[in-house]
Amino acid sequence: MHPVDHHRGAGRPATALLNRKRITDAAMRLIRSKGPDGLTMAGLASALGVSAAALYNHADSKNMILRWVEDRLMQMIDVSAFGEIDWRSATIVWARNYWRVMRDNNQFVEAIAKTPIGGAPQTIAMYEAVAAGLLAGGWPLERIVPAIIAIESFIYGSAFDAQAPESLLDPGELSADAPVFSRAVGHYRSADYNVAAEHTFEDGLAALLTGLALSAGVRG
Amino acid sequence: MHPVDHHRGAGRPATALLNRKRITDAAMRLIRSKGPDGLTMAGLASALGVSAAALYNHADSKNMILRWVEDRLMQMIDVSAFGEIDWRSATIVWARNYWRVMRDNNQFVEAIAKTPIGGAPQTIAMYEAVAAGLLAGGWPLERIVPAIIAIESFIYGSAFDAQAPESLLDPGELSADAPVFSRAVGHYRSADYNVAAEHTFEDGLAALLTGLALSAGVRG
DNA sequence: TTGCTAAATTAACGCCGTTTATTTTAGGCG
DNA sequence: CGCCTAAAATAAACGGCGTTAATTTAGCAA
Repeated sequence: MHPVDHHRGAGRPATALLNRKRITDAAMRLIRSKGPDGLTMAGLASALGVSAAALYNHADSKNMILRWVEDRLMQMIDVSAFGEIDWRSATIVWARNYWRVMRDNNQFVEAIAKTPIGGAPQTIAMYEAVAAGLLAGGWPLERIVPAIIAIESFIYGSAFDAQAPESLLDPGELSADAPVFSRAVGHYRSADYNVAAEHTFEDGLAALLTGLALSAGVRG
Repeated sequence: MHPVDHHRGAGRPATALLNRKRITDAAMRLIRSKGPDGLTMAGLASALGVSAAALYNHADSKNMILRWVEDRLMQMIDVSAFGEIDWRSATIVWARNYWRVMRDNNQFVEAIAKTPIGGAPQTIAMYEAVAAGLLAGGWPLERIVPAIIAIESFIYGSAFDAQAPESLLDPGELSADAPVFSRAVGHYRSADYNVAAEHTFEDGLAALLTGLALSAGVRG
């Protein structure tokens, strides 16, 4: 009986079409399928069967939606190790989880990295858990934030590169100007990245923690 | 005698107004003064006293211009130590230079990070120098790329640590849900980090190199 | 001299995030 | 029950962005 079925005129519908969950879900689906730049307000709206302006009844901006996505990701990172084991082991467990989430969701990371930082609830909750764990482990307050920043940046850098090898370099182009490096890239490519990348990450993380603890005067 | 002085009509001028150097210089000046998002084709053109379309006679895209900027940065990183001293000392000198360039030019790094990666010539040249240095130092080929990745991730991580993200968080909002973290942020804001950050970097780098060399079976 | 190419202008295009105005509905209150 | 306000949608537009097309002018080679 409904005339053309699809075309809804102006005006509030009987039951709401949008909410935060639906928007976040659709945004993540879009990023997954179309890549980091695949999320546009128009595209998101059409995926939700809605006009773009309707989104602004629920989110102040695209950045806010990206923060919802960020929050979903952060929720996946397990911080339960803090408070159960010593700070160094707990930090390693946390960082490893963090890194895996980033590695497995690199499209999201790229999308989020382009937006100004905002403290979404789950993100802050994670920071709080880490900060409390470090404090309990004997870290001085003023060294906690720099340490977290350094670890986080290292995680992002490693996660990014863990997925980068394909885009790394076109061996044909550079073999003339960079013979050694192009051979090294060739060897790296033929190995098993997932294993190699995880090794690289673990080694680097251990080294970073040692350095940070040293300069903070903490032992562990 | 020139009528209004400023207004040049259409047509090729007697002497060219643009070249790669001028464009890159102006782009870097713009990013420095207006931040990572301050570089627009229109703004760049007007800074050069030229129409936006004129830029496309010299660069295929904005991304290409950003790669020129990246190349300038990479050019600033001194790799001459490789081949002069042992691999470990040379790597430390190189990484320290790299880190300082990143720390002192953070706007550029942010701007570049938002663009798809492209292997700019100087970037590749730097990798080649490092790879050759490590190979000469006894590193096995297949361990070179992972080592560079780990070191680079560490450099980026430490460089981000060094510069204070002033926008980090609004302490008022989060003190309820994140008491420890908000106190840590407060302490972080009020300290002197340039010195501490450099210490963190040097200590961490030394530890990282030891860890990498160990797992690669190299001595140094 | 003629023609080709390079380097500039002017004008436009399409996409993006966002805003404003309008319409319709739901829900609370007398 | 009727009214009013707030909420949730549409429609239409805006300004800014990167980029392209068409045109104009200058230098240079045959």
